[in-house]
Amino acid sequence: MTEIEKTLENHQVRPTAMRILIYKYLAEKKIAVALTDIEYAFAKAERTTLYRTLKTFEEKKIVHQIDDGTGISKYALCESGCNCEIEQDLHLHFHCNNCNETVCLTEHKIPQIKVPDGFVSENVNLVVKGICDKCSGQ
Amino acid sequence: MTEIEKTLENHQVRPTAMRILIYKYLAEKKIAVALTDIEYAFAKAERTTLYRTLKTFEEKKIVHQIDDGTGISKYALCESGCNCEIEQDLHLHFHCNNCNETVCLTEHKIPQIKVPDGFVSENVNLVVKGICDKCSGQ
DNA sequence: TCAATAAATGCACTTCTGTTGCACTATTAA
DNA sequence: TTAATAGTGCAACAGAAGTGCATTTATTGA
Ligand SMILES: [Mn+2]
Ligand SMILES: [Mn+2]
Ligand SMILES: [Zn+2]
Ligand SMILES: [Zn+2]
Repeated sequence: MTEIEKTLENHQVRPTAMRILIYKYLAEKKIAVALTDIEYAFAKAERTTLYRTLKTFEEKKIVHQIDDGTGISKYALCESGCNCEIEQDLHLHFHCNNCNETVCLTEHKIPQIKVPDGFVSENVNLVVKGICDKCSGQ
Repeated sequence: MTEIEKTLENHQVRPTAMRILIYKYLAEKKIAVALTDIEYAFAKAERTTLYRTLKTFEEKKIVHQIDDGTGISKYALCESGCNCEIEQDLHLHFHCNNCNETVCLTEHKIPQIKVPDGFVSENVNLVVKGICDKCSGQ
């Protein structure tokens, strides 16, 4: 059994051929991907299958969904060491206005945010937009 | 000429009947509104007109668009004193998981966010999700 | 004042993303 | 081997956003 198969099973996800392929795809990409990206990459596969695979992965904490403000949901593998099962990994996300790519900045945690009295914070989404390292020529 | 008409003209927006009504609606609502909300409120009006009014308001810095993670764009009037024309007013937004309403927390500015070397930050979106003051029973 | 021009609105469509229902197939466990 | 369960493929739908074009309304300046 491969590493990927083990990982999937550890998350109570049956390692079907399609799921292994999608996992591989996500692992190779260093950026967050949209459903459409996966559709392009696996032109032969059904969109619904890819969609439901992502949903299953999300539910089983294999990936996390990213709302980068483009209106299109992106997904990225959770860190191998993260404890998403227990609490959300509140790292920030960066969206490049030039190349349109979104990346997880897993090292950069979201600072504690104060909210007014009466408000209860359960979850924080922080997206920085600008120019990514590849596009800034650095 | 009313206050609203003056405000619109100050932003180079011709104060048509529809625009004045929409401005009033936005001013009375204390929460961020979606296009659909305005559609309900002005059932007789054309969606396209409402849509383009919001786009015009946004372009002319009368409202700012809010991405609260629901996938539906919300809009709220800019603060009268804000200088959106020059730089974005980086206050945070709160989305209530209970009543589904989104509010501007204009008093709560977004802290400076560090990004890795090579990345250039141009813009920050910070959304806190949880229970709002009305729903928390406080 | 009135015609020419520009701006705003109304209507009909389209695109894109996300989502669901249902039948069929493969896998698993009894 | 068979019944139950899980996964996949196909078709269709919903909602939001956006566009093209004709028509109406407002503005301008001859
Ligand atoms: Mn991430
Ligand atoms: Mn706001
Ligand atoms: Zn880039
Ligand atoms: Zn609430």
